[in-house]
Amino acid sequence: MPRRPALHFDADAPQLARELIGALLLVDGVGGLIVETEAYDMDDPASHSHGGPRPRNRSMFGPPAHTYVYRSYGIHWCLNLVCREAGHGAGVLIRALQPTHGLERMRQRRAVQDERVLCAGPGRVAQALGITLEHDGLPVDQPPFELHAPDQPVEVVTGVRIGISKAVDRPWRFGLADSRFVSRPFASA
DNA sequence: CTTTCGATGATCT
DNA sequence: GATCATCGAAAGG
Repeated sequence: MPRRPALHFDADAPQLARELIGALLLVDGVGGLIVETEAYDMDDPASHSHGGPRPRNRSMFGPPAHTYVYRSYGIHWCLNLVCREAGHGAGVLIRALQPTHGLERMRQRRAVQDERVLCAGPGRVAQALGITLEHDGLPVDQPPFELHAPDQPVEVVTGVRIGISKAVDRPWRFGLADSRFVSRPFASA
């Protein structure tokens, strides 16, 4: 009997990262299905929360089911969802969506036509959804955010995280199997 | 196809 | 001064 998918924001980051695959994420009605995530935790040298609360990462130590938005490389915004409990510094980076809602709005914001690269990467997701620092620390179950668990179980694949130089071997990247909307392919079988 | 590199700003050492 | 949870354009094969 298949387990009905659910989102446990009180779970640890790898578990929530896995559960979020296939969920529908919208901001002001624009977005799509989450097809790629990564887990980060305070006991993780690659995490912004490693070393404890600081001004930038303050939201990671706030309540679960809220956002943490940060600026990446001085140019992009990236969206995380906080989990576990306040003070644990655990969260999930949203790395890619399969666009389903508001395609034209996303094309305008991104200035690209190809559906495949609209939301294929954390900076691209934030740009397509119009996410900035103003969205930092907001609850994901209230406007402008909407988050819906998958209606049915999905097949999830795992791999190592992208773009980090510490704890590079942790298999904390999760993806929807065979999705063409991920930022980079997962190693097959 | 692959690799390299500049942009751009906050954070860390 | 170096690094960074990135992207896209350019250069090379």
